[in-house]
Amino acid sequence: MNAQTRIPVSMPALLRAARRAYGGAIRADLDRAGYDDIPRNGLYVLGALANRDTPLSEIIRYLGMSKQAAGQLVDALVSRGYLQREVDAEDRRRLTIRLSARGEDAAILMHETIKRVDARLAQRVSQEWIDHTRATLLALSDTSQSET
Amino acid sequence: MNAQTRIPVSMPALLRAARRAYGGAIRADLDRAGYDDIPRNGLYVLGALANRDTPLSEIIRYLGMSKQAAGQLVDALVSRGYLQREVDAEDRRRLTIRLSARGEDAAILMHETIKRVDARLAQRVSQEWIDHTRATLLALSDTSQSET
DNA sequence: CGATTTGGTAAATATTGTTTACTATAAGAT
DNA sequence: ATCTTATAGTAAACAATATTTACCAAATCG
Repeated sequence: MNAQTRIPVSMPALLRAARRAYGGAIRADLDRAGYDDIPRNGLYVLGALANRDTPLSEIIRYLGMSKQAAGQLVDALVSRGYLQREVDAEDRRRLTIRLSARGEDAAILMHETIKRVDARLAQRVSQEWIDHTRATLLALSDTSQSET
Repeated sequence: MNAQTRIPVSMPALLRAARRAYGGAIRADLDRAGYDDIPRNGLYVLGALANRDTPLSEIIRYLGMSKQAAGQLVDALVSRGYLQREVDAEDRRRLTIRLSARGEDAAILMHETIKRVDARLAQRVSQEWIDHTRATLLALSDTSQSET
């Protein structure tokens, strides 16, 4: 038993690597299908919308970035045809976002890729452990919200 | 049982949120202690080095970014006093990186913060589940490597 | 020894995000 | 009714970071 029996890998590093595993696969599939102009956090926006009208403010909170950055991100997704944006009739300050047809196609493809990666993971790790993982990650993101 | 009984949150989104929980806590602590000039991925570099000499090429592979970007990142960390860099005596193309005193201090503080977040997580989720999470994340990052 | 590979740099550019304002609408309190 | 304050978002300049394209020098291989 020598000194470096075990290098402790930190949670953040594991989380980063795991997220990149999904990210890389998703990017590759979307690029191949012609959806090659989605900005970095755009994938999370597409994933969050799922054919329901969504206020921009919700996206801002969800992404956890400045409202300007979120606005720019949505701008880009609108001008590239992934999103539609319209003014709320009841409160004319408010913007409502929804997926366009192209956006929905990309979102569907993305979820298929995620499923594929999930399936490959399930070959290496029991479904039970994956469930524990989801619960743990959920607990982590909860605590960070309560810090605000 | 109505139509939206369960909104399935994707793994990538969970991973992002969880990573941000750590990231936010780490940033806050480091900023408060005066280590407020560490670039985005710099934290991963500091975390990976742990007082051993490390070839730059290893960092490049570890970060999974272009070697130019990794080089710039290390440049910034050197000029801000977190790293030292020297030419390898045996292979004079190769650069060897190591933590400076300041870099080690920051790394220690970062690991303390991580431990604190880990501990808080352990109050909400069993240690067993956390172990399962680590194993699952490890499996995920492995599969992505084999794709290369 | 010449060709190729490996490890890295340089400079221009593109992409993202924050900062510091600012506008318009809405909601409450006189 | 209008004055004040809060909410939702925009605009423009800037800062930080990553990629692209092109290199160079040292090592290795034939």
